[in-house]
Amino acid sequence: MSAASKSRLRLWLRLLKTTQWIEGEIRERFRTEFATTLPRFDVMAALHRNPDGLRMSHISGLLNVSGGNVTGIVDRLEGDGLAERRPVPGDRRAYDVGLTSSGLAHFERLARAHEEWVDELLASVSGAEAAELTSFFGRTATKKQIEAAE
Amino acid sequence: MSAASKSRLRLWLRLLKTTQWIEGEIRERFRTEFATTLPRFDVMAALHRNPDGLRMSHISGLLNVSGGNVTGIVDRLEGDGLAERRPVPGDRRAYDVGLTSSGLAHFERLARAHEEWVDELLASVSGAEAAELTSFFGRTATKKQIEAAE
DNA sequence: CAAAAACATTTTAGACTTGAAATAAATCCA
DNA sequence: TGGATTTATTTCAAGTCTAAAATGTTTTTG
Repeated sequence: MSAASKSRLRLWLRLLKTTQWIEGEIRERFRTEFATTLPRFDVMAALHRNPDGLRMSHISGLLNVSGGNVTGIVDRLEGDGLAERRPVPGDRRAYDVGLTSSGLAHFERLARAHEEWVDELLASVSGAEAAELTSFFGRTATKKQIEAAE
Repeated sequence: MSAASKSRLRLWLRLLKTTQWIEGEIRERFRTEFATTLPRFDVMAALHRNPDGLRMSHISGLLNVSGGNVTGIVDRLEGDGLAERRPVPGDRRAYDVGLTSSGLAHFERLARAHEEWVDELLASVSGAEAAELTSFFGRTATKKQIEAAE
């Protein structure tokens, strides 16, 4: 195993620990301050960015999670009156899922808090560093995805 | 919301996507190539680094997961003959959990593959970049943890 | 047109995860 | 000593997640 390989493995373990830390903080705050969860927030965020509604399969594609998973999360959001499945004219297999007005109002409060938390948790990273790192990891991810698609 | 805040939020989303990508690849490969899972690997890795055995609570501390979670994973490893709970002389509440010889051999194969996968998935990151980023995120995590402990 | 293929979603079984409650054992201390 | 507290672990209920199978619908194509 080369020195570079060792460095990459150490980077991976550190990256994982850092993201797990931040993600854990966010989960905890969603739970205690809003009695909700990160997966629900993720689905609501996708719906918020797509006000015309999203198919179930489109949600699972955007979030990189399985279809069955989305079924369960949307079921629970729907049970709480935050989202709804709307039939699609001309295709009885599919639904357009969208936020209800109550879901929209709820999401906007969550999103404000979420932004503040991330800002706080990454406070030690300057704006310039953040932009640089985002660009770096964008290149990394792109290369990886090209390789994976081969 | 300041420009720096926006940059930090974008960084977080990118970081999350990147780690989810790598983690997903590793999970998939553990599943298809070894019929195992990342949580099992993580527990076995902790046991491997501590050949004298670990208490249940020590495992959950190292991995930052709940006690109940470790109970389930160790149950399944034990069911497969890869790990075992050893009674602790003088404390009938506790166990020292360790790898069996079969678990040790199994883990060593997993660990070799895992190292290769990470090296491949992060191939676009040079050794020097990796070392630099590891140090950077080490500082980030340290600051966060100090803040959290306050 | 009708069978086959493709598609969208749900269901299922099983693993993982959590926080909280329950159990059992060890320790503290009055 | 013995009751209270702390500690180690498990159990529980509920949500998250996956791959694979099942359902129902639409499209393709022979």
